[in-house]
Amino acid sequence: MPELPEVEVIRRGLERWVAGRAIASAEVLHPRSVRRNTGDLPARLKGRPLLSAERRGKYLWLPLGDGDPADPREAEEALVVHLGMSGQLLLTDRGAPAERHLRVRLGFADDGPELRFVDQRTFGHMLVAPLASAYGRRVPEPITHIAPDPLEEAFDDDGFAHRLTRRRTGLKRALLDQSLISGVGNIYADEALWRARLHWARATETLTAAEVTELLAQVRAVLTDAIAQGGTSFDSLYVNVNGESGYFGRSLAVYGRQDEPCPRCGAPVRRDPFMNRSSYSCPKCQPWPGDARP
DNA sequence: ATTTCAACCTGGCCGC
DNA sequence: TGCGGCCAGGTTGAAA
Repeated sequence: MPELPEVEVIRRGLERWVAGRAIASAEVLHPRSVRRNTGDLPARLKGRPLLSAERRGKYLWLPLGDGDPADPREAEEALVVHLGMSGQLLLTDRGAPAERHLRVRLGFADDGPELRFVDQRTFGHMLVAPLASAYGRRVPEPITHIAPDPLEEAFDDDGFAHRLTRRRTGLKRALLDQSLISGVGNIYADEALWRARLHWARATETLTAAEVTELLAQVRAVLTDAIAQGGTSFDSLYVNVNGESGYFGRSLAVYGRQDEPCPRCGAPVRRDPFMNRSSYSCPKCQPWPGDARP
């Protein structure tokens, strides 16, 4: 479900409503929703403050204090969350009835609203992990293989261009590879490619430096626009921590708009099968690269 | 080494 | 109303 903009909107909600609070209790209602520390997640969390809310790409983490406010050392561990396709983090009153797909609930020492992890398809997960260095930043050890996302200071434009054009694959496949550039998923890949007028199947090794520059600019533009509108909500599956939907769905140019007119030229948007999924594009603005067919 | 693809799940929607 | 088939925003690990 959520890509970078949706995760960032959630991160901001956590930063505002959860950072600084100490965990009093943790309850795991579905074993698949916890990785690695299966079974002892509650013990690892109890009594510890959540210091802040961080994000790289589609991963969220909350650095954990050690429970002693008189000894404010830099965090060595964090509670890591990946939302998968359908995960939600919701702040709810402690007495509120359990959601249908409630998987983990965290109660706080201040007796305020609790944090609930709700996940219909259970592709998402949580875990406690040590922090390690990767691409100039302290991140959870399990995500050190993830590249910085294009909104991070640490993102290296020239390095990206170099690695991208050395690949032997299609452009959209590369955009979805989180070890090359993180945060981009199916929706925003299609939207950025449309904005940059590039076809999803374009061979990466044929891209010019100018095309990569334009692509990166459009990736950043679409992610930034989406964050400003609270993310994209097709249905009730994506909401912020207060249960509210985002409005970027109405700004999508091609994604999910098969046969509707391209906002730029009016040609009917095309849908192509892509990796057991779909790619949406404009047949006129984004013509097949040369004679290549998928 | 690099690239591709099935598998992990549940539920909503569509057509018969 | 019911049932099968299809689709859904992600990542991983293993195979090619």
